[in-house]
Formats: sequence, structure tokens, C-alpha cells
Amino acid sequence: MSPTDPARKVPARRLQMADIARLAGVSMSTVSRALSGSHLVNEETRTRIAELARSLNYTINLGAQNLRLQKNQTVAVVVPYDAQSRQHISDPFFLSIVGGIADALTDRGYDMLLSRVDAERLDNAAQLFHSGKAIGLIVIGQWRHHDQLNDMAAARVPLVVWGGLLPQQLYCSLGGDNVTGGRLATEHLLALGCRRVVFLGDAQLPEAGLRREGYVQALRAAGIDPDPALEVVSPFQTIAARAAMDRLCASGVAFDGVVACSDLLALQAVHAVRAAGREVPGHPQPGGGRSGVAIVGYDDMPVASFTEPPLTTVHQPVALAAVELVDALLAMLGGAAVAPRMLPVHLVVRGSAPTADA
Amino acid sequence: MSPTDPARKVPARRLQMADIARLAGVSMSTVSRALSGSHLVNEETRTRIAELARSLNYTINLGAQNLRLQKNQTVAVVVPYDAQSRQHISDPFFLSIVGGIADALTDRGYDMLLSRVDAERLDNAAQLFHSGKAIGLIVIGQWRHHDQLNDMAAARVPLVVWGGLLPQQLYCSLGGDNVTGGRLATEHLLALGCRRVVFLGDAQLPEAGLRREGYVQALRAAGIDPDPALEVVSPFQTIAARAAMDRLCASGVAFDGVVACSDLLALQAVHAVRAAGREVPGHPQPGGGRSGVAIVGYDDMPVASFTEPPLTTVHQPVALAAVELVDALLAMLGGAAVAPRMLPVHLVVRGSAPTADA
DNA sequence: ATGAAAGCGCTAACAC
DNA sequence: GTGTTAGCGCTTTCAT
Repeated sequence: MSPTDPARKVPARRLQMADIARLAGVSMSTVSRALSGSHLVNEETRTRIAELARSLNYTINLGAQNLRLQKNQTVAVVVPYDAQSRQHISDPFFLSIVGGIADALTDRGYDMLLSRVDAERLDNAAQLFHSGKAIGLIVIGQWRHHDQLNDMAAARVPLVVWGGLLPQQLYCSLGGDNVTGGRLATEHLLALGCRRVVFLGDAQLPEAGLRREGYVQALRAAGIDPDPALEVVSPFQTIAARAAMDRLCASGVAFDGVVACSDLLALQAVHAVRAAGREVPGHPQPGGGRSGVAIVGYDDMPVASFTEPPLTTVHQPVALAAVELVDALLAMLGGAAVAPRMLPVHLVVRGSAPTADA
Repeated sequence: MSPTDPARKVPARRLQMADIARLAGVSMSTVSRALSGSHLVNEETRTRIAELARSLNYTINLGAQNLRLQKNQTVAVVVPYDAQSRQHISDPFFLSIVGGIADALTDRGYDMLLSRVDAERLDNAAQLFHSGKAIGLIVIGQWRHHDQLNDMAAARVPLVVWGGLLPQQLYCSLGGDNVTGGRLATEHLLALGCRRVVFLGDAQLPEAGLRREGYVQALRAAGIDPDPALEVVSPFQTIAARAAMDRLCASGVAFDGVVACSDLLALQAVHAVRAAGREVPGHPQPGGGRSGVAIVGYDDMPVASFTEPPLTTVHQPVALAAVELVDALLAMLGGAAVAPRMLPVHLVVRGSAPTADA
């Protein structure tokens, strides 16, 4: 039952083209041609060489081939991490966009290098390009370093960024329409009778900042002045979010709605609010406001409909985004000038902030 | 507000060492030495060259360097896909293990190539090694091709596989203890009074097959014969699982518990059962069995505690697994013989199959 | 302390 | 149709 011989290792020098040539009794050039399917080489010789190579597991060394051909089919996908919290990739949104990009790149015949860089030094990712490891970069998120991304673009690093559209932007970004997303979420809460809506997220991050703009727009349109006490700063991370919401609840500041910057944050808000003895989503009160707290998430991750309560959330088109990011980068590599673009988002109404309220 | 000049492209030949040499007025050898921090080169010259390189964004071309040095720091992480269903990476479990591996590899100074291969041709992944793209492979899942993995190992491809321990195994695998996992889940349901426990998963897949072994063990130990009618074959995919469970409910076959092979499958089971008008988890009945259906998931994905009902599930140590996979591969590359190993799993009891039942 | 030259594994003129 | 040769961008003897 136990393994016969678990993976022993003997280095065994890797075969190379010269070996194949010798074994086939031809020159290297012939092997090279045969393997590339050139019609300059005799049909019979070609298949013989191909067989030989296959039977020996010989494959052209791509490092050498790339060097010679000056080509490279590798795209780097850069997922920044927060060095302080040593926070790893874990948000399902990031993970699934990475999955989608992997698929899109594979479909198009490119390799994908998955790289982590310190979110404070996004510009370190340029190294991947300058060193020739990758022909271009897809960066997931702008974090706090719009400037570094601009510098990279100015240095002609082929670059596409998942994120929002910012002033003075030199690079190509693609992302959900954050302002609209923030506005939709907030409008929905206002329509439910919420009057004191919390914004949960870190508005220092461009995406969250834009969502906050939408939030403010919606409030103002409803004649409500944004209250700084209702801004709960929290990174895209669960523990911190929970603590921040607990603090808010303990502070006694009144609120009856939450616009969260991710579904994960929304879930933390749900638990914090319930731990404080209030209901989610509660009911509108005759005097205005709500008996409980209605909560809207962001991203619409696959399990959002299975949570308790099911999350009302702003849907981001992950699969589309992945394909668009890849195509944008490839177009750019093809010499096109690719303009930044926003992808449509829409609100998905579920239980955490229902539509018709009793 | 709109971008000044979105990422225009001018090819601009990449700098190379000869350029730096010329600009610095020294020979290439000196530049090479300077950049590698050799003490053979004058302190002053060295810093001068380093500055120059930095200011011009020059980085050594790694393709060329690797060729010359015969080195490579790239590990391929292979995530198989189902070609028939064109099913993309989407299970949060796979995604998060990939995230963890990315972190572990980055920490150790390796690059990670994320590759997708047809689950029917896992052996195609060997190409990544033979072509020199990667020094070794981490394959996520055995799928239906234990044999191909064995062949790869026999061909001396450095290889570590996330998966179960199988008979006649030549490669190094690491994975949760699936038999125990399946047994724990089933024992828990039996303890709750379930007598007709469904196994939801595709036992053709080694991991699911092992879990089924545990399931059968637990049933037998309780004096229950496994009923083939209670085996619902479903891939690790949501739509199919839902349909299969709907069919089971419609068939009239009696059941009062479900052991699912992933949390996603468990959630689908919850919905199917509820759509059929039954409760999850229900209550034990005086005559044996339960009024509703108790359901246990597998993986313990991060949101499992936030679902409705919160999922009782078998916890897999994802973060640990990622690190262990990486370390196993690196040890193997270092010449060590690394034996397959199982990682501990444990049951996390939540609402979908509670502990003390009223 | 620095330079000249050979070669990592491959391809593409250019010969024949 | 096949072989010879000169590099792709780099490192490293071996000279000096």
C-alpha cells in the first residue's frame, strides 16, 4: 500500500538538441528545423526526429529559444500584499480575478507569472519587465501608489492595472465603476429608510475612495450631509474590520445602514452589529431611520447568496474583468494605445438590505 | 480629469550590458562583475556602474543570465481544468491554496508560474519541466490520472502533488487525511441520529474516493450498509451538484444526512433540500432518522461560518498545505527523497449539522 | 583591477 | 535537403 519508491532524485543532465542530432545522425540545424516543422526538411527525417525527441522527452529549451528569438510569452500578474500586516492574498475577489486571468492568458497562449510585491513598492514590479522575465504586467489594485504606477507607465513598462480611473493617470486601468457602485449601494439604503449610513472601507485606497465619492453623492442628493463619525476606516481585512465596527457600535454613534467595500467587510459588519444586539436588516421606523441596520457589500462573491443574511451587494464582473485586462495588455503590446476604462457594475438585492421592507 | 496620455507604446530597444559598459567606459566584464557585487572591481567603479544602471532602469536580462548560469528559480503551479465542462478555476479551496503557494514561493525567492492543464492530460505539465520553464511542478489535485503522475515521477520530473495517498504511488503527494475526513463527517452525522447518509461527490476522483472510504468505514462501524442509491456523483461544480441533489430529492429516496466533498457542494445540497420542502438540519426523530437533513461540508473555506446555516465542515489546513508543498518540492530539488504525507484534518461543528440537538 | 574570448542552448542566414 | 557559422545577452576563465 505504501509508495514503492517515492520520487528519488538523480540529477541526470538534461538532453539537448546536440544529443538528439547525434542520435539521429544529422546536424543540429536539421533537428531545429524538424522540430519547428519546417518544410525544408525531408518528411521522413522530420518525423524520425520528432519521434526520437518525444521518446526521450526532449523539449526545446525555452530559455535558450527565447533568448535567440528575442521572444517571451510570459505575462506577470502582480498581487500586492500589505507588508505591515504581512497580509496574504486571501480576499476571494482577488483570488478569483487571478483565476480568470490565468484562464484568459492560457487561452491566448501566454504563460502567467504570479508575483507578490509589497503594496508600498508597486514600482518594484517593473523589475519583472526590465529583467525580461515578463513582457508586461497586470497589477491587481492601485493601493496607495498611483504615483508609482504612473512612473512605471512613464518608463514605458507595459502595464494594465485593475483599479479606478484617477486624475492625471498615465497608465491603463480597468475596473468596476466604483463611483456608481458606491452610489447604487447608498441610494438603495436611503430608499430603505436609512438616514445614518456608515461607510466601511479605507478611502485612502483609490477604489474605496471612488466608492466613497458615490456614497457622498447619494447622501447629498438626498439632502444628507456626510458625517465623518460614520466613516469607519478599515483595510480589506476581516479582523480589523470587525474590531472597527465593534468600536463604532460601542461608541454610541447612531447608524442604521452600512456600505461596505467588500463582501467580507460586510459580513464582519453583520456580526459586529448583531453582537451589539441589533438586527440586520431590521425595519424602517415611523420617525425615520431603521430599527436595525441594513448592510450592503461589494464584489458579489460567489457565496454572497449563501450567507446569512444573503448579501445585498454591488456586483463586479470578475470574469469579464479578467479577459479585458488580458486583452488590454496584449493590445498594448501589439502597439495600440489602450485607454483606461470602467466596467459596469450593478446592485444585487438580497436579504442584508432587502428591497420591499415590511 | 481624464488621463493625459494613456500608455502610448514605442518599442525602444531594451538596454543591455554592452550599453552600460560603453556609457561607463569600461568593458562588459567589469559591468558584470560590478553588478554582481564582485570585490574584484574597484569600489568606486562599482558604485558608479550601479548608479548608472539604476538610473537607466537597467536590469540584467534574466533569460540570458539563467542560460549562462544554468539556473532557474521558477516553479510551476499546475491547476488542472475540466476540458469538457470548460470549467475554470473557481473553487475557493483551489484558489486559496494557490494564493498560499504564491506566498511561500515568494518568501523563498522563487518565481511562480501558474499553469492550467487539461485534467485528462496532467502529463502535459511535464513539458514545463522538460522545456526548462520551471525547475519543478506543484500539481493541485490528482484528478483521474494517478497513472500519469506516476509516469512523470518515473521520468524524473520533480513533482509534488496536492492529493491523497494512493496505492503504487511513485510521486510525492501531500494532502489532507481524506479517509479520516470522510469518517469524521459521517460519524458526526450518525451521532446526530442520521441513518440514511448521502455521499455527495465524485468518488472517481482519488480525494473524493478516499473520503468515501472513510464514509463507508463509519457506516459499517455503525452497522449500516452503504446504499448505492445514496451516492450522488457530482463534480466539484455547483450547477451539476444542485441538479443531482434535486434529482435525488425528486426520486423519493429517503435520506437524512449529506456528506459533501466541498463546502460549495454542501451549500448546493442545502438549497436543494430546502427547495424540496425539508429543513436543514432538522431534528432527530423518535423512531430513528431525522425530520430534516443534516449536512456536512469539506474544506472549511473562510466564509463557511457566515453561510446560512453556518457549515459544519471538515477543516483542511490550507496555509500549512501551501508551505508544505513548497518545502517538499524544494527539498526534492535539493536531492532529498521526500515521502508522501497526510496533513491532519478536523471537524468544525456549526449549524448545518449541530452538535447538541434539541 | 580590468579586458578578451569562449560558450550556455538555440535559430537563421548563408553555403553547398 | 542539409551542414556551417554567427550570434541572442550574459558570466567567467584566463591573460595582462
